[in-house]
Amino acid sequence: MKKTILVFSALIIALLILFRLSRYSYLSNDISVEFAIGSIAVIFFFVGIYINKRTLHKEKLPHTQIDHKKIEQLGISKREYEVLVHISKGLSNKEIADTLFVSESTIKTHVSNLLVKLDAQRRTQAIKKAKELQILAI
Amino acid sequence: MKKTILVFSALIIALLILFRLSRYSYLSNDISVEFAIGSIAVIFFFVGIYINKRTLHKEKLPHTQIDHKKIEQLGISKREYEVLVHISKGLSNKEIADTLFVSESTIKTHVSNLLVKLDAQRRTQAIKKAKELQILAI
DNA sequence: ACAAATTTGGTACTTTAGTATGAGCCTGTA
DNA sequence: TACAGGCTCATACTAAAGTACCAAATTTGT
Repeated sequence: MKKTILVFSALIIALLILFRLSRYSYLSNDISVEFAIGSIAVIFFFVGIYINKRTLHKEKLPHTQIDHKKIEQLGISKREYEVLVHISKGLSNKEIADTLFVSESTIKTHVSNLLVKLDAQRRTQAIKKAKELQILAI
Repeated sequence: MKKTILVFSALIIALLILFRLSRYSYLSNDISVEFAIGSIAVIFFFVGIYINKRTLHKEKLPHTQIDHKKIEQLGISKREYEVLVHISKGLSNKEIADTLFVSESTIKTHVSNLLVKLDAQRRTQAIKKAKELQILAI
């Protein structure tokens, strides 16, 4: 995509230069008019990009960033959060228990607590809510 | 990609036309030169904005695009996909059955088929895999 | 119109998930 | 030291989720 834009941009600039040269050879006069036109085109093109980038930057970065404050606000402990992450990976309670070297009972307790804290009825709903709250990477 | 090419092509053509106009204008000199310059400025300004918005959008949300071909490849039917979407919203089988006006048995059948087609053991795993395969919005 | 695929639904069963409750063990801190 | 908070684990449930198998109704493509 970027390559395409660069190539075409270069093409346009080359065109401008060509026009200027050709005009120069024919009617040697008034080069400055085309130069002005070309300059204005290029300048405004980049001005448009710049201004747009400014405005878009403000509404950006909604994901990837995990809201640690919200995790704390919800009273989710470190271990509970670990379990939450594993749930979102699609693991069962038994599998989580094995990877964390604890019993399945422990995981069930953590999950129950998580569901209360996330106001969810099921682990699938917990996943969805956690992502909406930006405490889980999307 | 195709759109970018089209936009730039249109741009080049517009440039050619403007140059031709500008040539006429200063042969029969004056006002339209400024008009042409102004037009170019405005056009390139908005083109810059447009193109920038395009490229930023694709960088920002590359996943929002659902891969319908992959859905077909996996042999996931229309109804099954509907169920999958509801699963990812955190609904239970009963809730899905109610919103789709069918019995819970039907949903269970769909879910079972989905799990096989997505090579998942649990609905949570199905959600994760479906998102990785980009057949579900993230 | 016919075959193929989809959708629907049922029974019966096994496996996970989730709830409720209680309790022992650490650790930081008032 | 005592106490709160977090982590662990158990028992005993109930509730979902998931499997297996079957079968009828419906839709769809040719």
